Amino acid sequence: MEIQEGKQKFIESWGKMASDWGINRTMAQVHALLLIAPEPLTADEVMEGLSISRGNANMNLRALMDWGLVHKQLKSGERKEYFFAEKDMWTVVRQIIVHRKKKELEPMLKVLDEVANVEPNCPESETFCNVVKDIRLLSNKANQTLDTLIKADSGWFSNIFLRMVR
Amino acid sequence: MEIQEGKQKFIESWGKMASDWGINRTMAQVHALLLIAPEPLTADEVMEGLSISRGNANMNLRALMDWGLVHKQLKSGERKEYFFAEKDMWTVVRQIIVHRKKKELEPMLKVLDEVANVEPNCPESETFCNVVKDIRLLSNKANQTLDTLIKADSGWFSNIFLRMVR
DNA sequence: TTATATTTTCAATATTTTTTGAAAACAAAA
DNA sequence: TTTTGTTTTCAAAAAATATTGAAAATATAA
Repeated sequence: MEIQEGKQKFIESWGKMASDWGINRTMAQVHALLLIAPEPLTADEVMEGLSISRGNANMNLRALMDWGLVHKQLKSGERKEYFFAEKDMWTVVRQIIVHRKKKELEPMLKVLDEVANVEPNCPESETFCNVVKDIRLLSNKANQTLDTLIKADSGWFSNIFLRMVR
Repeated sequence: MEIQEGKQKFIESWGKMASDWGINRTMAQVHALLLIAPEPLTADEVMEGLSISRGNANMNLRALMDWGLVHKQLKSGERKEYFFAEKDMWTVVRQIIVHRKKKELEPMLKVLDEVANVEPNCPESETFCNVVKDIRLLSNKANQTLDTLIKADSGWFSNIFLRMVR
């Protein structure tokens, strides 16, 4: 495989995987492009590299910065903005966890808490109450675990996995 | 909150959460409806309960059975099919992991392996090679961890989480 | 066998999500 | 100040995804 073909394939797969997980495909492709770029890129280079419009490039670069996966670099004497991706994969994973946890898991927990307040009526709705109880238990455990992961450093990450697969 | 309102809210949130994660919203709502139903439901009851068409109900019930989250029950003397959800939450989580791992993580790993074969040319593309190397390492670890989780029983699940948050 | 109940399929339609591109906003330089 | 290069916005268009509903297929009963 040509190196250029490999890069192309990597960008495509990263985008495909992301869209399977409910993340905008182009956002992931911009991320992939910056991940494998040896130097920071301008918005124009991103547009060119992925054949996307200026608006699209701009929106997805902002979103990536919002997720903490991409940063801006200003070169002195230059007017253009340069963008580069966080290269440490553990930090990438951590940032994704932080973002999705806040935007998705936490609101779900909130709803579950609200819903759990129907418990007084539970004898008449046993199945419902049991399901809510079990999901709350599981989600809270997942939430705690994610908090631990977020706080853990790169070394801890490996350790946690090692402990789990042992 | 009324119990009926609580059920409604639960179905909606379950659907919302799923669609955030790239899973069809209606599929998750059907799942939620069956989860909190004290007895198995017919396709007609699902249609009625969620105000969806017969085709939609049918497709999503099939998908849920394909994921191993819903099962069919035939009542003797009756012609209709009844559907009920797997209620054990750890089994639910396990089935979701099994399904998504097979459909998404494994294909990604395959692509990464292919892409990694450009390594001979790596000195000329250091950044790319490093990124691929790191992602492969991480994905393989995640893959192993998921395999362990899948094999683990309900008790193990709690243990693993407890070990991680300790 | 034929009639009837039920499920499945899938082309057409509707909805949601993403992308475009040009105008507006902004910011540095002249 | 005005000009020029650059980024941001967002309404309209395009693309992707989900849903409908009626016809076809299937299965049970008569």
